[in-house]
Amino acid sequence: MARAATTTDAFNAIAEPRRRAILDLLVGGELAVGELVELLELGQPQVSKHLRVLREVALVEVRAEGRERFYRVNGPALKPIHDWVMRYERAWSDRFEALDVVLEDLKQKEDGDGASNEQGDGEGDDPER
Amino acid sequence: MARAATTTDAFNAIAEPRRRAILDLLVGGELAVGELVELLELGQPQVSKHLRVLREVALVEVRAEGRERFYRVNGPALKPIHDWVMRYERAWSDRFEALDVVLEDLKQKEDGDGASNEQGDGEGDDPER
DNA sequence: TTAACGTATGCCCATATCGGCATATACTGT
DNA sequence: ACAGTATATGCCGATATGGGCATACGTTAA
Repeated sequence: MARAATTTDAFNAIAEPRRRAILDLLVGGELAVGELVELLELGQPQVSKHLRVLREVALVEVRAEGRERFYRVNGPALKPIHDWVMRYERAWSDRFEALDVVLEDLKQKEDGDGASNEQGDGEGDDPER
Repeated sequence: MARAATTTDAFNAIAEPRRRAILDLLVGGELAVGELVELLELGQPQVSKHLRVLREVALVEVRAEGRERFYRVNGPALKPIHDWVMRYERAWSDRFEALDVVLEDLKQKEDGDGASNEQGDGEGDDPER
């Protein structure tokens, strides 16, 4: 097997920087392909191909008007990514780090009559070693 | 050119489902390679390779202990993804949609002294709190 | 109808991938 | 030193990629 297709899911689709660039332009409102071509520095066929990928994973939607096609972002398709990445928020947010400290404190006071020295390790679960 | 290297950035690294699976396991606390191999259904060399990719984009960090290597998540490396995806939150969040309605209202009242009755979409209740 | 415009598709190719397997490297215990 | 464990690396093959270019398709204007 090779790498998963870019059209597999939103994760694969947005791995390509130019596709993110397209979404970044589209977030301001819908644009026709030609406008995208001008804004990005890329050939029209390439832009069309990227748009196809984005369409296939539902990250964008199209509206035809005459011979032009206006593309717009379809936000909800990004939610899976949002949800996934949010599971890691505590890993970078100072807010959560502070919260962890507080929780740790409370826990110790609750548990700890005996208060045997605990290393600040994982939280709730009990990882072996 | 072909597709960008998986080690280009976090976006490319997490496009691979198994790498996300590894991170998902690691988020509970550090694990040795062997433990990952057991949990994932994948050969040890493959796991090591995925870990290498994750290491190269700083999504994980290693700690050697004897012949074992304990891997753990390095959250901040995910922040770029978080930041990027958050720019689109209004595109799926009801909360933001509601906010948009309010802002639209305010704008109309500001602009229009004359109170031109545009879309008088009845304010409607806002069950969302 | 014909020409021009806007967009999509097809073909080529160099490239990086991912899994499987064999093997190298590193550390530990006897 | 030697065997055994834990992990990393190298090579292979099948595959999909993304840009460049030509061209097909669909719509509008002359």
